Amino acid sequence: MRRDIFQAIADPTRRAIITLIALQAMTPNAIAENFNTTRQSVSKHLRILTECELVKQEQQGREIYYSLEVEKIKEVDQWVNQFRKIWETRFNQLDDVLSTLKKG
Amino acid sequence: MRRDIFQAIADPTRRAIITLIALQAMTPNAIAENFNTTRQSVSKHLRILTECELVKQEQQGREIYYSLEVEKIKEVDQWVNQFRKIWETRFNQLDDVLSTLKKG
DNA sequence: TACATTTGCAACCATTCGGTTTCGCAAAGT
DNA sequence: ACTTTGCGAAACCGAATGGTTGCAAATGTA
Repeated sequence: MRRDIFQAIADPTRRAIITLIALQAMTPNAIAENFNTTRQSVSKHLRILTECELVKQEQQGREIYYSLEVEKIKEVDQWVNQFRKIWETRFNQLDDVLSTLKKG
Repeated sequence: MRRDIFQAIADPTRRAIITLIALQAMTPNAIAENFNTTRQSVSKHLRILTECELVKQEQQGREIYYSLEVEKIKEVDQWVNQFRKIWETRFNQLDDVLSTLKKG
């Protein structure tokens, strides 16, 4: 069962979880309270997020705090980057057209 | 059947298609030749990509050329952006630690 | 010790997904 | 007129997905 980050962020609940724990670590119960679903369901999502290293866990007594491995999201950024060049080039071309119109 | 861009880019074949047609429009047959799959399968992927407006089509005779709507990828960039702030902040904090060590 | 809380995990289920096969239609070639 | 080519859509299939339920393990508390 190969997990990759793109599959992980495909699910809207998982994206919401990521946003939720981006700033502070939270327990599965606390996370589940923010959604219209069960703790077990959240637990499954956390497992997937952990498998692809988007999330790390820290045990404290009987509670487990989950937090975001924010650096991992850079992988998505890098993928987007190859297209950024394209849309910036097109913008520059538009810019050229506009300045040509201005001069003409 | 609600399509969103995150679900669209979750599939590796679809990401490959996106990269393939990023620079030049291609027909389904031409795209399929680049993969280990059938034209019909590619056609299904193209349908999904079109549904969420990642791809546009242009009919030329009996051929249909598909090309990337590169601006749409900005939506992913915007999602990543909320986390970019976090990892840049952490980098600055690390920077502070390093400069403090240097001074000390 | 006895009991409650927090959690992960396995089993199960309905739905969705990705792929193949088949079909029908329209455009182009002979 | 007939065949070939390029295409989308529908039917079908095995696998994966997301969710629920039930249970066991570990920790904290009376």
